[in-house]
Amino acid sequence: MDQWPHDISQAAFRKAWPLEGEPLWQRVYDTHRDKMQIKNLHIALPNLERIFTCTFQLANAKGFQAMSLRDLSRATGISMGGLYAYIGSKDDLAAAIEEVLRRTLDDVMSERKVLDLAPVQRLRAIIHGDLYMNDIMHPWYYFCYLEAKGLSREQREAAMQMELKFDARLLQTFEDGVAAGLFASDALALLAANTTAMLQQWYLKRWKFARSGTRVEDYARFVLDTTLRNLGYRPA
Amino acid sequence: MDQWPHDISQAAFRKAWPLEGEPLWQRVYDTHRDKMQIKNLHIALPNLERIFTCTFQLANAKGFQAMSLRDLSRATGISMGGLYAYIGSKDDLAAAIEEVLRRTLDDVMSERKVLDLAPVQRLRAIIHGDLYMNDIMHPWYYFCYLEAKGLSREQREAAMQMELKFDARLLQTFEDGVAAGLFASDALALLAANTTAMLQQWYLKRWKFARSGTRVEDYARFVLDTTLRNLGYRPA
DNA sequence: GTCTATATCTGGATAGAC
DNA sequence: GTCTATCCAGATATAGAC
Repeated sequence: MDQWPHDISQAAFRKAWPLEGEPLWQRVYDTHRDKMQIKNLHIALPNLERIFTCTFQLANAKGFQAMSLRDLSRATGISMGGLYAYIGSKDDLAAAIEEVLRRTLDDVMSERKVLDLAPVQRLRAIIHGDLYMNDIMHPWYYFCYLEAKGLSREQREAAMQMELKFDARLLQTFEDGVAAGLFASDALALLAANTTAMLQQWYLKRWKFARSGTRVEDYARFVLDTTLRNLGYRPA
Repeated sequence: MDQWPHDISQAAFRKAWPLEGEPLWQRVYDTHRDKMQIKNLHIALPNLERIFTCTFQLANAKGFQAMSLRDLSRATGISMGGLYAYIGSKDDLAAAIEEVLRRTLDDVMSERKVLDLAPVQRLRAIIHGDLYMNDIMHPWYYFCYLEAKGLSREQREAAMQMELKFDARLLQTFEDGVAAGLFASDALALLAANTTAMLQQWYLKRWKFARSGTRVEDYARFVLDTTLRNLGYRPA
């Protein structure tokens, strides 16, 4: 099995998963198409970008509920009436954000190339991949975390299932490592939840990392080292 | 120095810090007195309890912004006009919640008896104390975390300072341990932030702990063990 | 496709009776 | 101390001109 080396650089991730610029807004358009009246992509994509970007800024500053569509209209430069050509309703806008992130995350998490790696390398790939995605789509994660209460019951449920699925994927990797005699611990489930929490810190505590000047690669290494240490792993 | 044994049971904590029932509402009354028109304690305390408890329920279900004072009026059984004898405004209610939690947390964190302990015992006391307080005042923490965006700039700043202060207290304990030759690590600050994050999980991911049936004492042990392991501590 | 103007409603807050 | 009735700002959403 030629599982190693596996390129875990941020550059490689960005190349494998285009989650910024036009490909992203195309993705938004695709999942959101039925709610929109605008069919011309050359007009729709830039406006979608303005609408979503400004929503993130405003929701980040005062919360989504407290942000009015008048605020959004002013920030985007699109009139109130104009906005409704792009969204079905205000709630619909929040729902679209959650849906785009969840579908994207689901795609990235299902990547076969990662799932086939040996435990330590797989862990390394999962941690780096998740942090890079966190970093690139930071506003989306942050929004979904803080505004979850405003989403529909189905969407809240789906978000919770997504986190459990992530935990389960880590746990499976840990257990594979235990079976291979690499890891040992009597609290694997709690350790998996802790690794998930460490990763979430990257978008929840961005202010703290900015303060200390920690870069994403540094933090990725810290999370990997810490997780492996907690699993009792000793490099050969 | 008679620093050990130090009682770290939940019962001992509850006895040392009465954070439930009448003492709690008395505390709320004291910090909130100037905004209230009701002076009779026998009437004020039970109504404060109803108002704050229902606010937590409603804010937890749909978010504080989305909760209307009419909702709150219905839930508490107190009329709209009646509510305004207890709060200055809706925003004022949120501010009061943050202020009560922050003052209480500040009291608990400043306890001298804990600060004088040797590093490992101090760490144990900090972790247990914080988790017990998390557990008892769960709705308050959860509210402050998720509704922080709606607070004033000063209050958001104060909440951030509080977290940095908590990190710093952990870091100081770690450094004392390093100086005593007990601990060793090249990422003390990140480890402190991680311990803080682990503790916050107790109120942020309550659904997950409920699912797995993890009790607060079990989790306290896990957090302590994990932190000590990451600090390279080996019991004598 | 985008705008202005407007319908409609909800929510915070207050006045004043009891 | 508590309630009812009411005021009014500001929000979502839509209709229809251009």
